[in-house]
Amino acid sequence: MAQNKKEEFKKSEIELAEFAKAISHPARVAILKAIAAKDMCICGEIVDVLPLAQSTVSQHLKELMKAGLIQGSIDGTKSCYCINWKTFDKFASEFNSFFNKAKTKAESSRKDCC
Amino acid sequence: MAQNKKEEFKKSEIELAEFAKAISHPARVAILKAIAAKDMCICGEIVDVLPLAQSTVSQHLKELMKAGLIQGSIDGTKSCYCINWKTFDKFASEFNSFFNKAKTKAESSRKDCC
DNA sequence: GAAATTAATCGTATATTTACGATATAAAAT
DNA sequence: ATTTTATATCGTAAATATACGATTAATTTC
Repeated sequence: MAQNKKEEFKKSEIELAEFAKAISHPARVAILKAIAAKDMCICGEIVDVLPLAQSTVSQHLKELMKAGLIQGSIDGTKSCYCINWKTFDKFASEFNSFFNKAKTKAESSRKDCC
Repeated sequence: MAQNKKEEFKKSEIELAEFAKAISHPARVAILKAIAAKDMCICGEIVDVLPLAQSTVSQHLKELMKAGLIQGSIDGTKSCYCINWKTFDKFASEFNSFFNKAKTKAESSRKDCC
């Protein structure tokens, strides 16, 4: 049981879900906000503003990296992150087109059933 | 360990994360798509188009209900779902304002560090 | 070169999610 | 009234996510 069925869905559905998953934890939303606020890469400063242990923050950063939402570079002993606007934009527009498509489709045949 | 720290974040961060979580599984994206495509409430038809057991689909529908993204009504033995555009819109605009705010803030002080 | 700093990774405990079959419930059809 | 149909709920197994402390690795600073 609990076998993974995720791969049986459409690519676009999987991608949208993965993007959503990347921002489905308040810590990761907060991290993105913090990085965007200073724009340029902050590093251990993120740990200071979050109510989480350093190792936990590192784990969340790794997930954001995996999703391609942030980029990192090493500067001495410090690590430096910034938003990857390319994928950020890509997902934002995919997200919007999903919503808008759904909405216009629905509006053309609205039946107010529920 | 693994105690829940989610409540220690800002309300807006928690809400955005919860919304993202609701659509963080391809099955739920597919369900929303399916409902929106016909606009009006379909029901067991959703089970037919998904590669999941009836009970699993029911569980995903319950989550979308909990998040307020869909509404349901009972019609005989059948169950009928449709998109709740009110919360749908609310979240879409919250999502966009998050992205846009982040982006304009960043652009004003871009340093291209990574 | 030793000590301190910074951040990633490892190991691990716990919590949550995902998935299913079985069962329950309730209306419709026979 | 019984059977069928449609869907929700329960119980449960397995997978994943979350969180932390301890450790490692790599630079700086002393």
